[in-house]
Amino acid sequence: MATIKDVAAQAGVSVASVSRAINDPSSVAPLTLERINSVIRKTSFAPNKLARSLKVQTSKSVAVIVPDISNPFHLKIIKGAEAVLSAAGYTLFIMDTEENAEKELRNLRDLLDRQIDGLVYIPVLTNQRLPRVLAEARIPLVVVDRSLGEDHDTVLSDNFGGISLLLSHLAEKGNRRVALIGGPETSRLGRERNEAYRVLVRKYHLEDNPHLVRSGEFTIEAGFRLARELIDENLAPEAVLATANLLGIGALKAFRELGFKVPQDLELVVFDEMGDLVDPPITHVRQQAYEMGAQATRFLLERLQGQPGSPRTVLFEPLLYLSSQNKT
Amino acid sequence: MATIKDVAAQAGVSVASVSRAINDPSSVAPLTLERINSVIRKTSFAPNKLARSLKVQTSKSVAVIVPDISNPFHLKIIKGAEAVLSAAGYTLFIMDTEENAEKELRNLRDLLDRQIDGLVYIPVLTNQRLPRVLAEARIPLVVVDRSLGEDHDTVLSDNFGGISLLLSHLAEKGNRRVALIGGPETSRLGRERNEAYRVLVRKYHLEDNPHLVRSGEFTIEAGFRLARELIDENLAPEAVLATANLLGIGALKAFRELGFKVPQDLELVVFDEMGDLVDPPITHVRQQAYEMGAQATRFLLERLQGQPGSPRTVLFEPLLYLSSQNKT
DNA sequence: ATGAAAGCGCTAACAG
DNA sequence: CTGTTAGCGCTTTCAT
Repeated sequence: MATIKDVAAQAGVSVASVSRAINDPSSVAPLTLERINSVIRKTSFAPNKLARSLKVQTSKSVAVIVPDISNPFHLKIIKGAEAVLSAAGYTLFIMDTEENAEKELRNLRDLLDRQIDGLVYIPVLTNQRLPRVLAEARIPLVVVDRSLGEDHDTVLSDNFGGISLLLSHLAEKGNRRVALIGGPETSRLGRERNEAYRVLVRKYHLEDNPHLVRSGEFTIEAGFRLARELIDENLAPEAVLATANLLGIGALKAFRELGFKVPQDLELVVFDEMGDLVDPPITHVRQQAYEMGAQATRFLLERLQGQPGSPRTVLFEPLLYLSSQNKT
Repeated sequence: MATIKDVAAQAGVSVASVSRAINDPSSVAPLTLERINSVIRKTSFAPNKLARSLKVQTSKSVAVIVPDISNPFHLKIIKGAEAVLSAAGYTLFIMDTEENAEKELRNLRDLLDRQIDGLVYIPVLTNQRLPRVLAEARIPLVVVDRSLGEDHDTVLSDNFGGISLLLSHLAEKGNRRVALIGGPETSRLGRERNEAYRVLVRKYHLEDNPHLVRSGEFTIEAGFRLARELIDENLAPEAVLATANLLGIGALKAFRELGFKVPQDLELVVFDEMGDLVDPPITHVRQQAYEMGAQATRFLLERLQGQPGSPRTVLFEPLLYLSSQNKT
């Protein structure tokens, strides 16, 4: 690889001039500039960003770290982030922690050691507060989807609002016995949605029955198992609310296996989308993932540009998508 | 951020000793080591990888650059790469080119300027050969899924074999009139699969009719449009083969909209998986994506360790997944 | 407008 | 075993 030194030598100027030619062309005489540029072209010289970053103490890069890159929700957050970031001339590094706290930590360390300027951060579930490394690093970051408290810029979905859309839809259609397949009470996200269900069941005058409430991990398996439980125990719900797409997928599989037609025999509504090939489509709320990623990144860029101010939190409203076909 | 200098000062030693304590602990006296480590802990010092990389001329990082991160096939390649890479102590940077050649070029430049050591490369469709920047960079790379010629380590799916599995399955079930919804003839991948269809139609004694052959972009829209064409023109195929998941998705949507029950009225088989929520499931072949990503990365690591030898190409056999429910 | 020189944080001879 | 020093490739005063 050619270095700035090589270019300088071949152009018969000092390295300083080459550097200027690249970073502030107007500050070098037209003729010298021409000579330098021609050498740059000839050698396909490209400045070593490591060296540059080391010198200027900023890498013009940010990372987005997500728990599960195969989750369409996270994916769209990434896409949103990527869009505003590349427009701002930053490079985006994507890291997948696979819902694994250890791996998250390793990734964080690595990113920080590589001197990223900022971070769009979707924490692994188990973390209830900012990892120590991150706190010490003191780089701008914005937390997305899973809150870590009021100390950081945060972009969230309105979970309560989302559950409300789903339940009010079911209530309007005349359902009274609506079961919940929820996430873990130990995670903030799981608890928040479950709690919303509990509160809203009353508001919409649905049957308030603890046996209708099931919770487990945010996995397909848990969704499958909890759905079976509901049926096996003869609880005969008219409708089921799953608070995450993985839970919904598992539940749908279980119902189908048990011979229930969804939604004819049993209506299923889901928080998050399940893919548009499910036929007939499932009523669900969709988080504004792309927009959330974009907004988070805008916040981040502001901080990177030195904008001060206390941490902000913004809530995005999930959007309701009705299945065209209704329960008969 | 603390630097190695700070640590040295606080521990009352030279920076060299600190460096040794980190990179070759056995080479420093136990007592000094203890003293240094304690300071490191106290200050949560972490070596600046930019500086280290600049010095040692290797960044211990590789990138995987994919055309579409929301494609499950690409996603699994990433996961496979990630697994073997992190085991080898490398950091993986994921870049999404969004099937956009310009964006790919920008990403490549950026990655190279950041001194990545190697690359797992799934080229954007339109590229028929290695981009100039990459060729000049002379870093180890392995091409996946879309061949760029015999000059590089390459990991591919056996497209011919995959199509063969699908067509022989249809033939065995007694279908004779099998239409093709294929990708663009202008892309190597599209052409290869279409050509396989043409050859194999004869082998399996299926109807050899040019009107049954349609091709377009690898998009949902194209799949939808081509499927409609087949129906609108009264070609009455007994079965349809879509050569990519996006084409399959589009076709399935079209058939459903037109009132066809799949597979009862019309069987659809697809190259690549369409998600396991499609009900009833669609017969398809699945590429060994995870394994391909892993293998590609193993090749790459070998090259990074200096293993010489001429470029290798390995072909992975797609696997057939039968829908449980058969056409009646 | 241009060059010399210092330094970003680290590693690796080399000397002792 | 430890310290001194040069240098990775670049930017940026400070002179000229």
